[in-house]
Order: sequence, then C-alpha cells, then structure tokens
Amino acid sequence: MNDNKVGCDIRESLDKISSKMRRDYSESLRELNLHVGQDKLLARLWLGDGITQMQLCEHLKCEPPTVTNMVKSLELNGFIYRKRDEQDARVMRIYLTDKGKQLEEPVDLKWKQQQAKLLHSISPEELLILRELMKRMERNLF
Amino acid sequence: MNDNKVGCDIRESLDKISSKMRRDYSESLRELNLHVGQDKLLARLWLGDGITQMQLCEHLKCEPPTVTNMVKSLELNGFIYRKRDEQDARVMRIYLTDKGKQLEEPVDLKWKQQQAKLLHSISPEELLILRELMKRMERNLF
DNA sequence: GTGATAAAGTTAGCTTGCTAAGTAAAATTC
DNA sequence: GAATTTTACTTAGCAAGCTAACTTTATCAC
Repeated sequence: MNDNKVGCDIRESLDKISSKMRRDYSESLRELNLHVGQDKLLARLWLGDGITQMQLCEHLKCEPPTVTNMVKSLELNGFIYRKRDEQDARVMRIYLTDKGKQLEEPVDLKWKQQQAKLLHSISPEELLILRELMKRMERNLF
Repeated sequence: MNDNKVGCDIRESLDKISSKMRRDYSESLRELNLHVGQDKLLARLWLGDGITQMQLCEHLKCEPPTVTNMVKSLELNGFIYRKRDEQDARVMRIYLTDKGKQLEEPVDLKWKQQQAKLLHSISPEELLILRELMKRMERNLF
C-alpha cells in the first residue's frame, strides 16, 4: 500500500527532474547554437567520428529519421559534414568539422555545471547508493 | 574525482530511464488514443475540471501554447470541451466529457504497470531512500 | 474617460521525438 | 543471372515541447 505512494512519488520526481533538466539544458545550449539531443550525438562523434548513421541510431537509441534530421541540421550549422562510404553506397559517414570539434569543451562544461547542480550536497556515499538504484531501475526497463 | 564519474553515471542513467519510460509509455497510451503528456493534463482534470488553461500551465509546468494545442487535440478527440468564463472573456475553462472521465481507470492502470516495472525488486527500505534522494535532486533544480 | 499596461490565450514556426512509406543499394535465394 | 529480400537512409506527417509575435480583454494610471 505505502509502497505505491512512495513509488508514485519517485515516479513523479523522476518526471519533474528530467523535464526540468531538459528545459534548463536546452536553454543553456542555445548559447552554443545547439539543441538538446544534438549534444549527445556530437559527444559520440567526439569519441571518434566517421561513423555511420545507423551507429548513431544505436548509440542514441532513437529512430533513423531522427538522426537524419539532426545530422542535417548540424551540417547546416557547420558542425559536421557527411560523406558516402566508399564501399557501400547506402551508407553515410558523419565527420566533425573544426567548428564541431571546438564545441566539445563548452558543451562538457555545461554538462558538468548541470550535473553539479543536480547532485549538490548529496554525499559520496549517497551518490554510490543512488547510482546503484538508478542502474537497477535502468535494468528493469531494458 | 571519482564523484564526477559516479555523478556522470547517475546523470546518464537518468536520461536513459526517462527517455525509455517516455517511449514505452507513449506506445502504451496509443491504445487509448492518447499521447504522452496528455495523460498528466487529464490527470489534473480528474482531480477537478472546470479549471483555466493558465492553471493547467502552472500545474504542468509548461508554456501556454503547449496547453492550447494539447487542449485542442483532446477536444477534437472528444475527451474534453472548452467554455469561456462568464466573468472574464479572456479565460477558457476546461471540462471533461464522459468519454474523458472514463479514461481515468485505464490510464491509472497503465501508470501503475509502468511504475511496477521500474521499481521491480527494489525493497521498501530502498524505495524510501530513493524517494528522499530524488526529492533532494528535485529541490536542487527548482 | 482615455491611453498605457498586463493578462489569457492563440497563431506561426522551430526542435527532437515518433510512425509509415518510399528509394536505392546490397545480400540472399533459387 | 534474375528475382526477392534485407539494409541504410530519406521524406512526409504527426506529436509535445519551446520562442516570438499577435489579438482580445481587463486593469491601472492619470
């Protein structure tokens, strides 16, 4: 009985936290001429570009048209460029421009700022517990 | 140093959990001819309809055009109807139709199913800790 | 009473998300 | 080798989100 109320509270907090973070982060990224969602796509490219759109879909866990449209927009803004694979004409490989590479540091900074705000005054022990519980919930869903 | 890694893991889990839940819930609500986001709007009306759109904006913590468009769609699907306030012609009040009232139970069921999945095998003690930590994070943001 | 300001909602346009349907290329089957 | 199936991406259209600008109504200041 009481578990349901507690569970409800958790669920609602989760919703509130994620939508608030998304909204704030979106506002913050605007200074860099980026939209929320694009940062993760770029983050994957910073690890190593030249990957295919399908790889991006898998990494980001979203559908191909979403990647197509995001990649288009990022290309338009000069952060990336696309080239057809030389062996397989169906495949598009995505590369960072210099402009795109230069975004890594400011984006990382904004990410860290938001993270610090979220976790402010939660002790290291509590963080470990929280990570464990989050992982458990994550596993429940996938 | 290590806190940063733990914090990063927490943040990433949060993102994964929320987007996965949103995707699954959206899929689930489709059976009821609802879109994710509309459920919360209806949930507020189930508590008591006849409220203004501004009240909905405040409750849902979103912008007025979002509510306008959601309300339009829900009205089109026959779940709600709108009436101008009698004292102030600027104000629209939102009411549930019978069809809209009947959605409460199935929506509540879907909500509970998803919650049960998310929190499966997390003990009551852990749930209390989790709730507390979520509330702390939430407070950090607002 | 008039003009200025504020409030409530709307329209237009953008984004990341999605589904459905389509095109082109590659792989598989016969 | 031809036909069929699968794969990678694209287009079109929908949604909830947002911002900017707008219209109408109410309130306030003078």
